[in-house]
Amino acid sequence: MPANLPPPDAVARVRRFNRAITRAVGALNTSFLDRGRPLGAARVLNAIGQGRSDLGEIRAYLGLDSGLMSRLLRGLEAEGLVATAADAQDSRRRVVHLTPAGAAEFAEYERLSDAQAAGILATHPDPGALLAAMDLIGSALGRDRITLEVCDPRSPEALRCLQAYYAELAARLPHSFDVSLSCDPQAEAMMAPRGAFLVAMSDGLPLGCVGLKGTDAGYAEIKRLWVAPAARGLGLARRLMDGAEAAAQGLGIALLRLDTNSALPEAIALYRATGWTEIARFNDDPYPDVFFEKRLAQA
Amino acid sequence: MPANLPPPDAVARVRRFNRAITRAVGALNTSFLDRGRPLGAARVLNAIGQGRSDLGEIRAYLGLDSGLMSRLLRGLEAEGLVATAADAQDSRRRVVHLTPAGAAEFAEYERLSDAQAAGILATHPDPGALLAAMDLIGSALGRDRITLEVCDPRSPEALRCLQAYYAELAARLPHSFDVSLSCDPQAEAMMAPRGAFLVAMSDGLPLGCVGLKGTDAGYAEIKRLWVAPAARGLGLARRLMDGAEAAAQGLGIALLRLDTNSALPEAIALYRATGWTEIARFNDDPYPDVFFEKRLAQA
DNA sequence: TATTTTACCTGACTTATGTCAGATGAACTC
DNA sequence: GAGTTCATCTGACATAAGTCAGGTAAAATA
Repeated sequence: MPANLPPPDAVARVRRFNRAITRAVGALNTSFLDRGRPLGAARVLNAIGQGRSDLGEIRAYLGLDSGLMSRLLRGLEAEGLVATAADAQDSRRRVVHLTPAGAAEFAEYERLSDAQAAGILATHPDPGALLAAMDLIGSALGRDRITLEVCDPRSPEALRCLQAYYAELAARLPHSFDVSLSCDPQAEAMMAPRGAFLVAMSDGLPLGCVGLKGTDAGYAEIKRLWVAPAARGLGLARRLMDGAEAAAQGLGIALLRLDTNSALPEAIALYRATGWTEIARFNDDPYPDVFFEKRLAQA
Repeated sequence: MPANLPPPDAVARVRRFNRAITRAVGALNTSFLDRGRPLGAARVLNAIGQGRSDLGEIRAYLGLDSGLMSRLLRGLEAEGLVATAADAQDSRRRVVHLTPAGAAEFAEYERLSDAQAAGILATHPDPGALLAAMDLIGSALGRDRITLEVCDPRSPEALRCLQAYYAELAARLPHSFDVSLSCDPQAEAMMAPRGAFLVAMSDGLPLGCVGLKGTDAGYAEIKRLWVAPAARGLGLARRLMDGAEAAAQGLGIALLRLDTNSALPEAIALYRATGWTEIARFNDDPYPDVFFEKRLAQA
C-alpha cells in the first residue's frame, strides 16, 4: 500500500475533530449525571453490569485507586444497587453483583446510551457513511485495545464475522460462492480440544476472526481468516494468525495447512511473509486454488 | 436521497465509537496536565491565546461561573502568563492578554496538540481515509456549531473553499473547466458595500461558502455556492443561501440572479425549493445552462 | 440626581476525585 | 508455624471544580 502523503491542513483537521469529540464527550458525560450519581459511581455500576464481578479486575479496568474503589462501592451498596461477597476460592478477594434494583438502574443507563447513539444516527442524512467513519476511527483510536478471544464459532460475535466473511467472498470470487459447498465445518472441530476459533474484539465490536480446525489427517487447517474493512492495515490479520498458531501449539498440533484463492492477494502475501510454503492441492474443494503449509516448532 | 436504513448493529457500533473517543479524550486531557497546570487554567490560557480578550466572552465560551473564572485568571496572573486591564470604553469590563511568558506557554500547548494530531495520523495506514472520516464525524457532531462568517473572498478560509469548489466543478462538468473563462469576480464586488462573501466555519475549518456579487445592472448575483462533501445533507447549503439573501437585504438589494449547470441537480433542486424561478439566459458565460431569479422582500 | 443594572471580584461553602499511610485478615512460602 | 505477600478497607488529607451570597464600582436609566 502506498504511503499517502497527508494534505497540508491535515493537523488542523485532526485538531478540529478533537475539539468536536471533546465537546461531544462532555455532553455524553453530563447526560449521565442526570441520573443523580457522580460519574465515578456510574462507571463502576456499568462495569459490574457488563458482567465484571472481580473487584480487582474492575479496579484495573477503570484505573481506580483501591481506596477510591472501595468508597464508590460502599456508596453503591448504601443505595442498594450492588451486593458484595468474599470470593469462594480466595476469601481475600471480593466479588460484586447487581441487586435487582441495581440491574434496573444499569438497564436505565443502557437505555440512555442507546437513545443517545440512536439520536446521533437519526439526525444524519447518511447513517451508513457515518457508521463506516465511526468504525474506522474507533479502530484507529482503539487499535492497542483490540483483544483476541477464544469463542464458540456459533456465538453471536463469531457469526457476525462469518457472515461478513461470506458476503465478502461472494463479492470477490469470480463465481458465486455457496457456503454449503465449501466443506462446512462442524463447530466442534473449531473448539477445544480439537481446534479453536479466535475473534478480535474491540470494545465489544468483533473486528476479525480466524478458525483453527482440527482434522484426523495429522494436521489442522486455518479457516475463515477475516478482518473488518475498517480495521485493515493495522496488522490485525497477522495477530490473528499468530494467535491461531499459538493455539495450535497449545493443542500439540505440529502441522498447519490452509487453502485460499488467488483472488485474495493480501492474504497470500501475508502467508508468504510469515513462514508458510505453497504446496500441492490437498482437498477437492472447488473454490480454493492456492494451498499452503507451515510446520510449527513444538511448544 | 433515499433514507438508508441503519444496520441492526448500528447502535452498538455508535456506542463502541463513543467508548473509543471517551478514552481518547481522556488521554488528550491528561497529556495537558503534564504541563503542571489544572485543565481549567489550561483552557482559559488557550482561549486567551486564540485571541479572545473580553473576559465575559471567555466565560461564555468556556461555560464558567464568574467566581471560578476570576480565580483561574488570578492564578494565571500569579504565574505571570496573562495581564488584565480595564476595557477602554467600559471600565466595568476587563480585557486580558498574554504576556510574553504566556505566549510561550500557549505555543507549547499548541505544539503538544499538533504533535498529538500528527501522531494519530502517522500511525494509520491510510491518513486520507482517516481524515475524511474525521471531517464527516466532526461535521455531524458539530452541526449546530457551524457559524456563517463574512469573509474577504481572498482570505485563506475563502480560498480553501474556492479551490475545492473549482476542483469539484472540473470533475463534474462534462467539458474541462477553466476559471479564467468564467467571468471571474473582482473581489470588491463580493465585499461590502457592493456584495458579500460568506464562509461556513466549524471549529476553524471552512465547510462551505457562497458569494453575493453586486453588479451595476440592478441585481446581484449568487456565485460559488459550495459545501464540503463531509458536511453535505446537513442543510448547510440552505443556510448559506439564507445568509446570502439576508446580506442582500441588508445592502438594499431587491433582485437576485444566479446561473448554474444542469450537471448540478442538488443545487437546482434547492433553488426551486426556496422561491427561485427559472428565467432566460442573462449572460454569455459558456458553462452555465440554467438561470434563476428571486425577488426579495424589502428589509 | 437617584436608582437600577451590569461586570467583575471575594469569601465561604460543597462535591468529586485522587493519594497515601497504615490496618486487617487471608493465602502463600519457607 | 512464622514470616511474607496479597487484596481490600479505613482514615486523613489534598486538589480541582463548581455554587452561591454578598460586595464594589462603573454604566445605564428614570
